[in-house]
Amino acid sequence: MQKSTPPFYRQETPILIAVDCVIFGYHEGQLNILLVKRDFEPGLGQWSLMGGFLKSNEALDLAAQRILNQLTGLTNVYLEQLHAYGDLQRDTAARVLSVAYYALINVKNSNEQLTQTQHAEWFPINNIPELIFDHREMCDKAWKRLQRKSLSQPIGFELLPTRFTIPQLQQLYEAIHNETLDKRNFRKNILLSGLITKLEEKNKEGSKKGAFYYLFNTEKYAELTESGTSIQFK
Amino acid sequence: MQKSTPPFYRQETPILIAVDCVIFGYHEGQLNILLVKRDFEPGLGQWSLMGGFLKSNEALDLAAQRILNQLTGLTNVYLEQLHAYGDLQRDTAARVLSVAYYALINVKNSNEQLTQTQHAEWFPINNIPELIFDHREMCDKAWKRLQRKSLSQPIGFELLPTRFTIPQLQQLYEAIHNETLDKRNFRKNILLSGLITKLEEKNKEGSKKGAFYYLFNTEKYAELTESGTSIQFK
DNA sequence: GCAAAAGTGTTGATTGTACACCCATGT
DNA sequence: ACATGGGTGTACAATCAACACTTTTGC
Repeated sequence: MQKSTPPFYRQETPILIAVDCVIFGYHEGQLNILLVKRDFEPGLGQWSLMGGFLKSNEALDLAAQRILNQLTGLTNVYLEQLHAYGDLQRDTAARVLSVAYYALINVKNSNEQLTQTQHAEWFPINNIPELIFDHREMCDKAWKRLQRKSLSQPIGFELLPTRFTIPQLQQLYEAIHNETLDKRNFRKNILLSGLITKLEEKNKEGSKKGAFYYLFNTEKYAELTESGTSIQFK
Repeated sequence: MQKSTPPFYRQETPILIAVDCVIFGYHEGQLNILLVKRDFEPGLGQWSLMGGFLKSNEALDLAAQRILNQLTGLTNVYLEQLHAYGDLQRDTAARVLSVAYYALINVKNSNEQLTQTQHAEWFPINNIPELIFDHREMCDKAWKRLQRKSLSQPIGFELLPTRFTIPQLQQLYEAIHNETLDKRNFRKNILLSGLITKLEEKNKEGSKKGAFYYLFNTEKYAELTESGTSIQFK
């Protein structure tokens, strides 16, 4: 499959391409990012995003999936390209261009064993340790993107289990936007949109009374996007 | 300055990186894109975006500026990264990852001689010819981005001369969003924001009565962004 | 004097925001 | 019985959207 450089591109210089993943997870009211302690040079022992190099016979998006899978064991995860970072000195060891992605995962589904063997740890988005290279910049950009996208697209649900309660959903949005929301208005909006479906069962973890479980309504969302109706979460 | 690959990266394969520019210009009520007729292989004779290869000693953003400058003679232009395209087969001749940028230029300032010697031509955004590789996808994404960004940031002004009239500005926004706007509401909003300053002189090109010239107010914009006030154009 | 574009305010509808009390249950 | 979080509705404010006539001037 691998193509050799054709005559008309012979003068050009190939460059190393990395892919780095900002992995978001949500635990108990807190929005977190998964970081790894590097066990290789350069930057051995420092915290960094999970990353790897793009292979010559590998599509870029698939490389991001591979890298995410290596750390979490997950497939079929929300994954979106963020930005390409191409400053000359960004990697202290060599010229490496990095394409950053961000992922939203449901923590319960991830493989804890894997993350442990890779020396990975969750950090609250408000309390990220010093990171290697320009990884901090990537995290900041990813958070901003998540904030913006979560207003108009239902990506928040990616961070929750299939069944969730309205208070849980609200807490998630509060964590994403780092602000408190009015529970009456929040409930009103989300229910009015028709995008969540009530179940009979209650979740009793959060309170004595218990809160009803809901499901995200994929069909309704497809219907709304097709009809071009714009949606306002939060 | 050029670094050799250090021992810990030796197993990795470098890849060719291209930079492609979606160049927007606005002429007489029409939003256009600047395309070049390729005079080299692959795709000789086909329309494509202006592009080039990233050099090993060149920062990514500067490569985009260089490529834009090669075609237009312009520097200090609004230029923003769009997306990295990394499918395996996107370039028919070799494995090339491309980072797309989009630029907003004031057509009057560009160097017509240069664009002519490069076999470049302006095409209305609604009537783009068949393009090489995935360049059409880049154009579509760039237009959507321009539409979104122009609502919350004053990037439309980049496409106009320093002095412009309100009807001109409205026409530009109509072209960007491909819809007609109410002139009373448009004028009201933009004046209320305080972001444009009226001049004494009139532009008589568009009508017998003539329309007053305005300037974009950079200080006011800085003030608003600093105070965190969100702005609604259009 | 008329065609052509510039300029100007008001009203009703919709949307967003603020706010306080009762309910169900486990201890 | 009380502490805890879940659930509910209303009123005011702000924003958005629709709409028609007068002004200026070159021909």
